[in-house]
Amino acid sequence: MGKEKELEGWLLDVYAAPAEIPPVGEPSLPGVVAWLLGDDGLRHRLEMPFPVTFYAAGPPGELRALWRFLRQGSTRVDLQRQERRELFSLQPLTVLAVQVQAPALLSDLFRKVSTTFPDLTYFDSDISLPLACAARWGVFPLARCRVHPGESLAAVDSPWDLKPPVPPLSVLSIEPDCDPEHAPPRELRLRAWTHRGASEDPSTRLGMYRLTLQPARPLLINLAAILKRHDPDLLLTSWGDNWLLPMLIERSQELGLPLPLNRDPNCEIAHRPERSYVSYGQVIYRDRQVHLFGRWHIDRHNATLWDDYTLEGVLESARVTGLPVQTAARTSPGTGISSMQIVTALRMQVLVPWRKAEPERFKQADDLFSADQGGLVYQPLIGLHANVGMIDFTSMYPGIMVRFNISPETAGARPHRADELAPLESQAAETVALAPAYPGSWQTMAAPPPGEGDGLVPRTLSPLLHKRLELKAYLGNLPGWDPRRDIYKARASAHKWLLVTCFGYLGYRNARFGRIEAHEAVTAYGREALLRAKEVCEDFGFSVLHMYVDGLWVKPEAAGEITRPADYQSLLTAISEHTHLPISLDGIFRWVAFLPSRQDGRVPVPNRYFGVFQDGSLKVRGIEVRRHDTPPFIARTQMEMLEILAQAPTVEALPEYLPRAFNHLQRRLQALRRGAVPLPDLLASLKLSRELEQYRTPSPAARAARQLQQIGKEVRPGQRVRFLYLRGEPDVHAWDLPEEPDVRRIDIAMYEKLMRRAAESVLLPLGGGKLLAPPLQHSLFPPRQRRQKLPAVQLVEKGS
DNA sequence: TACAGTCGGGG
DNA sequence: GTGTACGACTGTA
Repeated sequence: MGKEKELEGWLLDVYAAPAEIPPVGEPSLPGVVAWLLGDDGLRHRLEMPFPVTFYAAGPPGELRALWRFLRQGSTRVDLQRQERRELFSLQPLTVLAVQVQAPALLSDLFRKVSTTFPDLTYFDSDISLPLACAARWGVFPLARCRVHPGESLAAVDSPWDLKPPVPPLSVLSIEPDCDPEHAPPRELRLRAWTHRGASEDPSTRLGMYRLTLQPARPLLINLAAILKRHDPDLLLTSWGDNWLLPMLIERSQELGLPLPLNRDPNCEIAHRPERSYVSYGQVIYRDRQVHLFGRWHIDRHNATLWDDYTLEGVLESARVTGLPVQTAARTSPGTGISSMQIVTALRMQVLVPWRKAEPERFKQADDLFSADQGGLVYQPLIGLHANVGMIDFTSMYPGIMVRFNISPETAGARPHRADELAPLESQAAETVALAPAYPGSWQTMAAPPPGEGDGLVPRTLSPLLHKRLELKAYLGNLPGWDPRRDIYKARASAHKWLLVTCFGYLGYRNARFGRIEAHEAVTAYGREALLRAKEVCEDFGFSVLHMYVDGLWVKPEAAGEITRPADYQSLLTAISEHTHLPISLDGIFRWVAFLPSRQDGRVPVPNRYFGVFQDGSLKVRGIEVRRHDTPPFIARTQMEMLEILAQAPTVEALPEYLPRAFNHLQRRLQALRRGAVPLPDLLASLKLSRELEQYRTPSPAARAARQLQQIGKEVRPGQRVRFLYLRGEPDVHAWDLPEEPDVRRIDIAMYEKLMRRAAESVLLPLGGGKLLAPPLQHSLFPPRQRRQKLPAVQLVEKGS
């Protein structure tokens, strides 16, 4: 390679350069391909050497056999005996280091080695190339990079910078005119723009196009021209993974018309199959994926948390986790955390154990026992309460891990129990000099920078925790109208999710860096901290209405004295001093209602509540509007009722607002009976938990899925199925069937029942029960004949 | 009454 | 690309 000029720009992607098996002794081997969005405005494909190494440990004889095996193999390797550190042991380990020049050859070679020598222990053998680059070069997606082409790559910024320079990404979005699951689309709508860190900004719009899907030839020719013209860094699609790109690729092959979806002509487009897996008792469905090279493809509908944090959140996750943008967009935050731990381990020069794809393993009885020790939950005091402060620990579990240095290798062999107070105090005293905590004072979380004795997990989480707090603090200082708010909110949200999921990994028995003792230590500290907070609250003259893992709902006993956030400062300071964890006031509820169990009105259920903060904003948990299976019509009406109630300036004024909310409910019910509610608003959307054949008593969702199956549309476990409730047979209508549903058969009574339930959740706890008087219960399922004659308004008016 | 199926929650 | 919680609730047999 010749002497090329030094380049600067943003790193878009890295991946292994494709490699054929070269003859032994080949002088120059493919390494890694890096794509740079240069400051010159050009996109540079750079190839750089990147030798990769895996390690094997075991009995000397076995290692010697591996040595001979590799020497005779067709792949050129460099072999070395080395001493290296393992995470869980202080003694260095003697390993055989196996270095391969071309990273693309590693996985095949390793597969051969591990099947031939299954008894050896392997390390660093399944680390994805981008993570290896992140560890070695300090690079990450969108890092500002300085490059000496052909030699090296180095980041000049860090993922922890609060305000990184924003690259002018060129984006092409493609979406069909309708959901292809529901009906066959007729045309594609395309827009090209330059992404400058905000959601689509019309001022950066570069072009808009419409292409009809049939006939295919002009479609492909035009699309190819548009791709060439805009040369997007990001192809942002709707249903690109499961419909658009597979369809385009197929047409392009059928017609022999090339379609330059990839920017890198040396690579084949990568397809990943769909899959279903179980996580935390929930079945998760991941649709198939289409990954591009030299350019990103993101399918909005197959991107994790897209609705929550959009492109900004995806880019932020990629920056901090080191995962390629296309991967970060589609994986759970848990994968992100796991990746960060791997990079931390590599940087600590610690061997990363090979994670075998193990067959399913049954939980042992003792695991079940210990796993039950989770967060502390208190039953709330049922009913309506005025002037309630909600306080919660800031990122409690990650905060505990960082503050008390809890990590699989540092969490002691002895079990932690709730009654062991000593570790909490002594460790805290040794670890940090505590600053007083005030609401929103993020500095108190500032634990010391990672030091010699700090474990892998705290080292990984500490910068994440700090950046989230910095982001929140920065957001707090931006005025409400500032357009940058959306960007920083999305980034903060990405951090929130990464932090939330990191805890689960500590207890996961198959995790590379998991350990049940560490998991238990965290929950034990958490429970202890919450109990201490409760004591402090009571000492300060608050009664505790409810506690939930990391939050407390408290009511000052001295009425009228404690009503402003500032009145909570001394309480928060005291809790922080007693727990060594930062805590803040989420807000003060004008009023909040804790709901009882629906089965037994005397039994409280945790985390089913709604209330209005002093600024008029609502906080709602656990009720219908929060559930994904609630049809939009029901959810929206319930939310509108809540919004009406939230207008009550005081709890005393609430009774005046109940009839208004009730009237709104009636209007919506009338609309329902008139047939004035659009059908999509009546769609229930439920997740299938298993294969259709495995249902013994098919649920409505399973019956709807059966309809889809009969026309050849398979619904996989973890996928949602959308359907309408109908009267008669069949009693459901799957939305994605080709034929229209019979609107006369919409099961109005069913929707009334759902609506009534949702209305009860809102009205009953506020004393609105008399509005929903019992005679109605009979009218909910009247004989069909009678129902026609019933007046449009079935609910009883106020006062009757 | 039993049990099968489904969901939320974190922030 | 990880994870078979836990408990509430509903509908059906």
